[in-house]
Amino acid sequence: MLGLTTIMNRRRTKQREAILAVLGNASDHPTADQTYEEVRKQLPRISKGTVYRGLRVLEEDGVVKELSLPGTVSRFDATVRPHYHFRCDRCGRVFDLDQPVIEELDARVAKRTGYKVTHHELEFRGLCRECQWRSL
Amino acid sequence: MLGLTTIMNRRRTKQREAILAVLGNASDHPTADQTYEEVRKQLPRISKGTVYRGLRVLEEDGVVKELSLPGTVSRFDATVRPHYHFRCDRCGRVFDLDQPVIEELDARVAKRTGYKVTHHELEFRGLCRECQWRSL
DNA sequence: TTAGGTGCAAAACCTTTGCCATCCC
DNA sequence: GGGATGGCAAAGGTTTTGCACCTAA
Repeated sequence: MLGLTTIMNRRRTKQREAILAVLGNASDHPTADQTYEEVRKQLPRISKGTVYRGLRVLEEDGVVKELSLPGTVSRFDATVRPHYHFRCDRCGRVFDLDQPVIEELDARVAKRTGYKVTHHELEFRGLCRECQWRSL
Repeated sequence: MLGLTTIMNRRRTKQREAILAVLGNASDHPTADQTYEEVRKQLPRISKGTVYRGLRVLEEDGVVKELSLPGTVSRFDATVRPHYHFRCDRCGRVFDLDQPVIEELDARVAKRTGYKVTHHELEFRGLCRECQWRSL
């Protein structure tokens, strides 16, 4: 689960450049599929596989970031009361934190942006206790 | 995208109770599939569909919460510099915020938990400007 | 020349759905 | 009885992968 730095010579290709250009120009944050559709306007013969691979590569190189969470599975929580989480980047487990929720953040963002803010989700990342041993 | 409250008489069934029990006892936050495997120890004939439906129902009723993000598609961001996001619950778009990142949170959590905290992801939720009109 | 990349299609995954039998209220 | 559910299997949608053919370095 840890993003190990791959030792590999990356080649500069028009496909990956097109992907990066699309992401750079987009103000919202395109999904892989939206990126594919956009790139296709420049490179009609590009395939979905290439876009997915390209995004993955760009992310490994730190050029692009995947939002929210890696992987596609949802996780469920029986605790409904608002609280924050910690996700271990190695084992993937998610733990509850009893850190107090900072309510005033919502109002601050609302005032600055004009969005109606109902709540926020805060997730800390790193290594849990068990995985800290195993990691070195 | 907004969770409308469904008007429906919910029945109390052993399947849904088993699902809830599993979620209640788990300290990490099981995925739907992990929940299924766990429930199956009690109810070997339960189906995946029932677990998925059960989780959905429990979530609608506010008994259970789905973590992190609704939907399964990943979104990509060409801005690597740490920053927060706002996600509109109606149109699903994700916007960057220029709210300053609160660095000290990481250290605070690390001290309290013993986890090694590398960073955090903060996402505000609500309605964007456009969707506030449309919503009433 | 050659390791890394691309296209294409199939496979793998996760989640939702349709259908019909079943179970409660 | 009749609406709410469950089991099963098929369908849907997203992402990954195997493989033969390219191509940048």
